[in-house]
Amino acid sequence: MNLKELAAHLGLSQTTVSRALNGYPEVSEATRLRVSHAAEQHNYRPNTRAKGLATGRTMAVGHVIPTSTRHEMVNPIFGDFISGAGETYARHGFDMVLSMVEDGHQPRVYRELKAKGTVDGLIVQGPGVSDPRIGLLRDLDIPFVVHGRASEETREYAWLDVNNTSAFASATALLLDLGHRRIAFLNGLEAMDFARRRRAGFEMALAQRGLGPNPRHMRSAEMTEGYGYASAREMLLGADPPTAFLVSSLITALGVRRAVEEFGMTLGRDVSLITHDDDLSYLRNAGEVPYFTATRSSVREAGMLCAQMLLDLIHAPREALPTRLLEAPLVLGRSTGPCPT
Amino acid sequence: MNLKELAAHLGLSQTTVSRALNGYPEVSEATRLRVSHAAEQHNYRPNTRAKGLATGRTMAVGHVIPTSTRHEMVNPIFGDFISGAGETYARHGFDMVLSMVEDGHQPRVYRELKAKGTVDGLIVQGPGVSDPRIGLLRDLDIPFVVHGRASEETREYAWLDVNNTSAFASATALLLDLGHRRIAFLNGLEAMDFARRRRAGFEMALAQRGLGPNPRHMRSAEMTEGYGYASAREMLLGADPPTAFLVSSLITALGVRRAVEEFGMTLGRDVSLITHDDDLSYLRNAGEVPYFTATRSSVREAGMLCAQMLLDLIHAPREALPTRLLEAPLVLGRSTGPCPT
DNA sequence: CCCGAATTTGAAAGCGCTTTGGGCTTGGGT
DNA sequence: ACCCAAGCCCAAAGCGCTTTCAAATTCGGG
Repeated sequence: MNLKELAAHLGLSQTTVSRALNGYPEVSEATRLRVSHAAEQHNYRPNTRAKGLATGRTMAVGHVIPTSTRHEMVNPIFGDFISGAGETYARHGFDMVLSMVEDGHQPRVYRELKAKGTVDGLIVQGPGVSDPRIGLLRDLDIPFVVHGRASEETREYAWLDVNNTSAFASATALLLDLGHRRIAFLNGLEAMDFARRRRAGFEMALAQRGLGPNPRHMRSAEMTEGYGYASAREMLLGADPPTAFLVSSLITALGVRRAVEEFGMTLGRDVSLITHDDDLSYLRNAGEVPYFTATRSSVREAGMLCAQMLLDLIHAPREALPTRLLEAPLVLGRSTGPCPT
Repeated sequence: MNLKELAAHLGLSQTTVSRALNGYPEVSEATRLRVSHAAEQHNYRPNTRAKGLATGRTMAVGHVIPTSTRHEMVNPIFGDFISGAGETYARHGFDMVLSMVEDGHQPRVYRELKAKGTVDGLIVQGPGVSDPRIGLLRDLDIPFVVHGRASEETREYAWLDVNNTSAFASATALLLDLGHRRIAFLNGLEAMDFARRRRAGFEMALAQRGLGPNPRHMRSAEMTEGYGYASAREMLLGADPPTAFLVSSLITALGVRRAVEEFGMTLGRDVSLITHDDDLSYLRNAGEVPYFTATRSSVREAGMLCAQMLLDLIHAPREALPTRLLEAPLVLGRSTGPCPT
């Protein structure tokens, strides 16, 4: 059933039917009712493409997901973030189109998305310290919101980020307060902006007490379980083993726990651990007293907020681009305790 | 830059330019070269919506992701599956549109997708034992492929599934061979078809040795880490504690491991465990000798295969709907050993 | 040289919708 | 009784593309 048929069926013009359905004032309440009733009954939905063509709006936003062929790693964050964003889009009648793109081809894909006119706006995920995508999208003149920031980007852009620096600084401070001095730091890939900031927070907190990091106890890699396991194992076997771990991801923390327990030690007693917790739906670190002490920030909520920012931007493009910094509070769990003497 | 402009710029008609770019034979090689060169240079891309309107093809496929508001759980499978599928779509120039939909509203969304003409085909995820979506989509007459099966569905449909029954039967057989008799089974939600089949495999293997399951040692729930932890803890504290666990998800297995080690026991020695392993990119159970003994099947690959099936179906609708059953081989890890006496 | 076939190109219709610019009725004011 | 504004409604153009049908050009053979 399309507009023409529906109009014919009602003995009205397409114009009137269209207006009635889109809430224009120049149509009598009586016919509006009649029309919307018939539309309902015939399950009429305007064709998206036609509507888009006519209005210039696509009612769709794009997410470009980088896939590194090297390790075929999908960011575990991905699912929850998308789910949060998607919910918001759905509520506003927007579609979400996803493109999986190999790392190097991102610019091409962005250009195509613009040229083909598939979307009204974009979300940029996982920005690096310096990220060419941001400049490109500004030049393409298409609304976009960045989840995270790119420290070295000088031009303005809309973003939403977690205060990684302060979160990791307070986590570090807590460990120091507990008497830990040999703190290992298992970071994410430091080409990623968030990882760089976390490191800054860690080092800042140490510096405040006149301490410096031990390079042997600092790692940076993709945040898998195996990475946590292998690193912890190695460090615990080495000289001056760390008494505490600061970890960038709950998944990696699970690996650390595995190593720790394999050595017959107990987390929170023999070794302390603080991790960042993205509050992933399938990996809850919950309970009145959660298992891991953690800096927590829901990535699902971040998705919802990013989506909302983007929709606002699409509806009312403005000069001052919105930005938002979320705090990641420290929640106390059972994985931290005083440094054993 | 649009067709009209490009045509004007070349001093040709839109017709000719369109033909040249789409590889129609009735255009001289000389002008075809001239056209494609100019298109390249001006970075021309045909507008998707316009093209779609004209051809009736959208070059997009939809994934409808159920989100249960009850627990806001996103299936951890999701990311890898999407990533596999998305890669295939990208290679064929298809877009992927995602809809996050609350459990109850699925039929409405499918209807809308059809009526609005947003997609050429659909993937159905996580089918239940009896799933109304399948009948609906058949009635709507839109190409679709189901990831998994719906046992109680009698009509034909295209699907790709893992042989869950045989996988869990052989896992159970292995545990029995190792001497285990008290085997706990932590299954997924048994409204899901895959869970029902796994259970069937488990019970079948037991029955073959004249054994029956112990209801106290069988659980069914959403496959979180906490579920594994709590269940294992409870069972290990109870009477006749299990000596082995058969688990439906690696994440849940991690929870079981936590409980086991909390009791000072060692996996593979004091307690055995076999889990299903979806080979998730961020949770690899790899190595020459993987940590967990597991039935393994890459869900990322499943995504790629489903996508390919769907594209084939879109390009050449056929009467005989394709189906495909993947085996999930048992890989031996360090989490299994003979039953302690 | 001329003619019909083959080769190339174009004009225009149409995909399903929105929206501009009128047109036709009413009804109230004078 | 007449006029004008308000209230409703419609025909048609246009969004950017494909595709049908027809026209223009080229070319080989008689």
